[in-house]
Order: sequence, then C-alpha cells, then structure tokens
Amino acid sequence: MTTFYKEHTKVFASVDCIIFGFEDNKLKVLIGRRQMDPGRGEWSLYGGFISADESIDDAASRVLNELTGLCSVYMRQVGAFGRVDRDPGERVISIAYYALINVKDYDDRLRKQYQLEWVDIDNMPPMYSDHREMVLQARHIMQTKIKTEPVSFQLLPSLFTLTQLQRLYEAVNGEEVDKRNFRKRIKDMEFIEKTNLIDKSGSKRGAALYRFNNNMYKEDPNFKL
Amino acid sequence: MTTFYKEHTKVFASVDCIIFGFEDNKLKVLIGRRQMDPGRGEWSLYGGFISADESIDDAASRVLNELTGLCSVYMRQVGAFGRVDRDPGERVISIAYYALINVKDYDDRLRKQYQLEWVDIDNMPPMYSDHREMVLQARHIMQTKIKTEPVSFQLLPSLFTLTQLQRLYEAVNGEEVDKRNFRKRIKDMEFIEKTNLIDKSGSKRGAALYRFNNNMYKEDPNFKL
DNA sequence: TCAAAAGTGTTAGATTTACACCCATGA
DNA sequence: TCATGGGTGTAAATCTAACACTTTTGA
Repeated sequence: MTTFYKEHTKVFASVDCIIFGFEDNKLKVLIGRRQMDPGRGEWSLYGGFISADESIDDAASRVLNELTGLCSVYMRQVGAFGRVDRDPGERVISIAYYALINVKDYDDRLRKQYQLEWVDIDNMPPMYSDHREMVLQARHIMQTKIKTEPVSFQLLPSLFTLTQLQRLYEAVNGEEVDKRNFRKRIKDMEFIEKTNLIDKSGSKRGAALYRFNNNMYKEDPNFKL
Repeated sequence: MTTFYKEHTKVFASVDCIIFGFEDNKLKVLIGRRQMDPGRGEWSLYGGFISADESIDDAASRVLNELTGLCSVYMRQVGAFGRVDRDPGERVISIAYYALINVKDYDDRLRKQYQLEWVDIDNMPPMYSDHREMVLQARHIMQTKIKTEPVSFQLLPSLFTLTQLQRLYEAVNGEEVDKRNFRKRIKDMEFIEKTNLIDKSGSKRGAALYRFNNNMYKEDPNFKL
C-alpha cells in the first residue's frame, strides 16, 4: 500500500449479462454468437466494455438496454471473473450480472435482429470462455433467492396463474414440488393477490390470475417458498 | 459486440481483503490506516492492484499473504465495486474478498508492524470510500454461509469448545441462541468430533475440546445450524 | 363423453422452540 | 464455600411432507 497507481497495469473491464427468461415451463438464457475475435462465432453471453464515466452497474444496465430495449430491469451482480487467460486476446476482467425479464416484454424482432436464442439452462451448448460458469453461478444465486425473495414475478407477466408460478419455481430449482403444498404456502402470502380474471389459455376450465402487490409486500416482507 | 478492444479504455483493478477474525466473543475485521493518497490516514481495508499475470483470486491470496504471512486461507469473493468516483484519484474497480483466519495463527508482531487493528464489526469507525459497504456485504454472505457450510472452523483453533463455537455463531449473526438446542444440533453432526482433551482456560471445571473432521464431513456433507 | 388442467384438506411425522437444574473446580 | 462456566432432557407447538379426488369445459 505504499505504491503508486502509475506503477500498475490497467486492464480492460467488461460486463456480461445473463438474461433469464421463462418460457415453455423452462428457465432459459439468452445467448448469441460472438461477433468479435477471438472466439468469433462461439455461443456467448452478451457483454460490453465498461466505459470511463459509468459505474459497473450502469454499464450492465446500458448493455442490457442496448440489447433488449428494456429499462428498469431487475439486475444483480454475480461476481467478477478474472482468470488471466479467460480472454485469449487481451487481459479482460469481466463482471457478470443476471437480469430477469418477462419474455413477453421483449420484442422478438430485436431478438432475431441480434441473432439471439433462448436456450434451456439445462441444455446449454458449449460456450465461449467462462460463460457457462457465469450462467451456472447465476442460477445458483437464483435458486437461493427465489426461496426467500419475491424475484419470481420479474420473470412472469404481471398477471399469472399459480401453475405458472409453480412451474417457474420448479424450473429454477430443477425439481418438482407438490401442488397442494405449494398453493398452501402461496395462500399465506397476502401480497400474492387473486384477481377476478381468468386465464383460459392453459386449460379449458381456466385458471385464476394472480398479481404480486409490491406495496403490500413492503408492509410485511415475509416471503418463504 | 462489433467493437474492438482498442477502442475502449482500461481501468485499474484492485482487490480488497476483508479479514475476519474471532476474538473476545466478537467478530472482528482487520483494518489499517491508508498509506496512499488520496485518502491517506483513513481507516481502510488492505488491498492491492491486480497485476497482469495473476488471476483475481491469486491477487487476493497474494495480498493476504503479504499482510499476514498466511497461505491456503479460506477466501471467497464478495463482489466487484465500481462506482465511478469510489476512488477519488483514478478510476479503480475493486473486487472484494473476505478471508477467515484463526487469530492465533496470525503473528501479532506483523499486525503491529503494519499498524493494523482488529475492530469489532458492530463498531467500525468510518472507513475509506466504499469499504464499509464491502465489509457489511461480506458479513451478510457469512451469515448465510455459516448456517449451511462448515466455515466457522476457519475462524477457530483446530481444537475448540462448544461454547466458543456457539459464541462465534452468535457474533456472526448478532443474536443469541439457546445453549441446549445449539448443542443438540452439534451432536447430530458426526464430523464435529469430541476429543478427550479438556480446555481449562475458560472455566474452572474445564470444557471438552472438539475438532472438525473434514474427511468425515466429505462423506456426508450435511451441515445445518 | 372424455381428456386435461384447476382446485381443494387432512394427517402423521419431523423439526423447532422454550425452558431449569446439577456438576466440577479453583480461588 | 461459593462463584463460574460446563453440561444435560423433555414436552408442546409448529412446520413439513405425503397423499387423491372432484370440478369445469372445449373439443
């Protein structure tokens, strides 16, 4: 700690975004083909360099917005990845973030324009550098968060059925749960409100639509699944 | 992702070490006076720049070793901190790590030589930049880890009493627990072995010394406090 | 009329919590 | 002999997990 800044080497710093979506009862990740050497053409997360005038968090939001057009998305840091040879070209330290989006909010034309694909987290292709590791770490964080924090709703439409919520929970954790026990726990949480609306898309009978009431949650923030 | 590396700016990247120790039934953090402008003289974590030929993890281990002389210490990443103005001099992104050491393994002369102090985590002085935030985030990680992973033993001597273990647990979580219930849970974990040794330093009667058996833990890694 | 998803309660077992006294010893 | 920390068990309450049938309706 007696040294000076100028004696040290600078590095490139980037962010990589793990964009989670929920579709066909599966947890999916948005990935594309890397457009840049080295590694051009490999499956890769979408990322970008951190510029001099933005925080890391801001860089992550910017990159996500560039790609999806979405703002105010739920994003959290996964961590910094910094193996010396993680980027074959230059020394690049990358900070991974995961984002939770509702697939329906995301314009599918944009997805095609960038040639991105939603891939099942349980069936990812080989990926560039340490990107697979980033995704798996993000999933692990999600698995612990989803049990005690109301993050699921970020991945669902604002109105959702209990079956959707259950399938999401199962997809994140990779294991099935009992329907009756699951619903019992939901009923105990007053901030998951039943509406009068019915979704007929998933069944003939129709299922009640629910909504997450954030104000009510803040009054009594007890979430336990 | 169609841009080139050279169009981007590089930044300084550093690591900051949150060194936890357990002493006088309190969770403590090792901090010193910053030796460097800007911020010279403020209370600060110990850190160092990441050099070109080492991973972030290696940089953290190196810095810890420089300071304490210790190797193979339990260290985990807290996360990257990157507010634009977090370092008043230059743009520096810092990756925080926490380390768990047994205070007795650490040569107190070294502590004095570097003018470091063990401060109670519940009574930290104002600290340089975002260092307080780093410590609090690290503590939060510890609080969740200590419930499901055998990390406590990193902070204790290899032989310890159940009271010590309990006080540690209480110090990390900031709340007291019932002695009988605590010991019942310990008894269920076979990898916490009772030895024939007695520690007479804490009481007249003496307390049985226990030991963490890592091989046994690996056979049946179920930890729950 | 039937296939497919929605919706609903109970019970046994496991886990958690609360709680108070005797023991061994050195000063 | 007494002050100090070490050590121990039980019972009530709560939580968890397992389990199956009826409802609705569009095709």
